[in-house]
Amino acid sequence: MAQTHDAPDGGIRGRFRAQVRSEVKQAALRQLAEGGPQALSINAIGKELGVSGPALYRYFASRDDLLTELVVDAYHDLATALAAATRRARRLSPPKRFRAFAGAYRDWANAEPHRYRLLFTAPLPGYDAQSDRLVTASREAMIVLLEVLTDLEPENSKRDVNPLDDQLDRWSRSRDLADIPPSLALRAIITWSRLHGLVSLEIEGNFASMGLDPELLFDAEVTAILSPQT
Amino acid sequence: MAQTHDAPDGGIRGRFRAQVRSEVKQAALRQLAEGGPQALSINAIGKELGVSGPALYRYFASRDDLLTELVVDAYHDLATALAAATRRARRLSPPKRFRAFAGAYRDWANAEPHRYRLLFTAPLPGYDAQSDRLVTASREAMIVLLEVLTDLEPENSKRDVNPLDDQLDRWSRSRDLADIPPSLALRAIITWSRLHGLVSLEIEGNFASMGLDPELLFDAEVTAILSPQT
DNA sequence: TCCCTGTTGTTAGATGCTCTAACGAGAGCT
DNA sequence: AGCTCTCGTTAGAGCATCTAACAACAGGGA
Repeated sequence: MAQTHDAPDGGIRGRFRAQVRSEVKQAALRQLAEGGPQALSINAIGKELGVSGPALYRYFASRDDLLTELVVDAYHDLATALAAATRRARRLSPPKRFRAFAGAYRDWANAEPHRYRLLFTAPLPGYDAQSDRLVTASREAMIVLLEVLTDLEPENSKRDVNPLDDQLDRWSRSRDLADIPPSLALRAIITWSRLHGLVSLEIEGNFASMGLDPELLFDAEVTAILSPQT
Repeated sequence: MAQTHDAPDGGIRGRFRAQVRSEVKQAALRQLAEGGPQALSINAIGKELGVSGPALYRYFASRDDLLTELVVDAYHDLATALAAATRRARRLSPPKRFRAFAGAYRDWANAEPHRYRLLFTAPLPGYDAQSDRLVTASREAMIVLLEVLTDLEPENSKRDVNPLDDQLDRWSRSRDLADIPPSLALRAIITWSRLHGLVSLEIEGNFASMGLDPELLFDAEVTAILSPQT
């Protein structure tokens, strides 16, 4: 066998392996935070860990492999943050719970903009977003959003059969999101898109350079989302 | 004088200079289209133009300088496309004119996703979005959007004095966008954000990996934008 | 307990990149 | 017609990813 790169076997060997992998990822995140994805250097990580460059290739197949790992972790962390915020607001009214969800989304992106960028931007060369690992990783976050939106409009079964319905239905089924009416799925995707639009512009500094307070803009948009026309 | 890097003086020298700069940028766009920003290599461009690597440093101060140039060009091209589409739809009703605007926005992003990414993502290391050149470059596109929205709701002077109004006012004044009511400015920014949200997710392949037709999602969002609740 | 084997880390090197420096050669401008 | 400025060249420093070959060591079965 040439190299494994994963699969800890529970033994002492595997434990050590997981530990090193974790330390590498932490160092990688530090480097990512200052200087973006292109500042992430295998050599520099090795130096930071007191080890020589090529040693890390025992743990990650390539630089891109390491980045992909970070993406998966980021998805998971984001989903965890969203679930925690939603859970904290579980006694509040559905609109306020949605505000909590949206706020947590924005807060997470602002706290770690480099990781947020990693999620929704494609810094990798032959990066394909339909990779199974990434699809699975993003599922958690979508589930939280769907829950919050379900509470928001319990029985909004507006039935304008458009061609999207079939696609939305197939999508929710393929993700094991049982029993999602197409209208809710559409609402979730549009909501996600709107939150992402504002947040992504904010973390790139577009609003700061306009002299606008991103939080106020965000509040305005969340209010708009909460009071749709139909 | 060490190096100039720009300022063609109209003479033969300057003409040649501009020509070479243009050819370099074209080659850069080709490389950008396949492999993203990190595939853009000064050396490779030189090879493509039948010239040795460091020669290009006579024309661009650095790789980042070249990228910034591409960003400015892209802003201008996008604004031109938006203005052209709007102008083509000038005899249609304001809602249809807005649809034309939004469609042109999406079409441009899909036609050249790498350039769109260049605009709203920060692939550069010490990249600052408040650079004067970029602010100026984005102004054109915003003007077109403001025009379309103005026709859409001629006298929607809803006056809920919120703290954003001051900021929005200062922003429009600082950009020489004379006489923009804050409510319109807010509407423009939110609209931009929504379009960007969908388009950016689309060009990263997020909808394709969901089995959803981006155009239908886009139509749904444009319809929602056209019929606000208030 | 001892040895085999797989894992780990090391250096050397191939290849590519950006960018600087020093040096010719030629064409524009006066 | 000659001065000068600009252009393109090579050489090289420095850093990157990643492969290859080699040394050392510790885990686990005999």
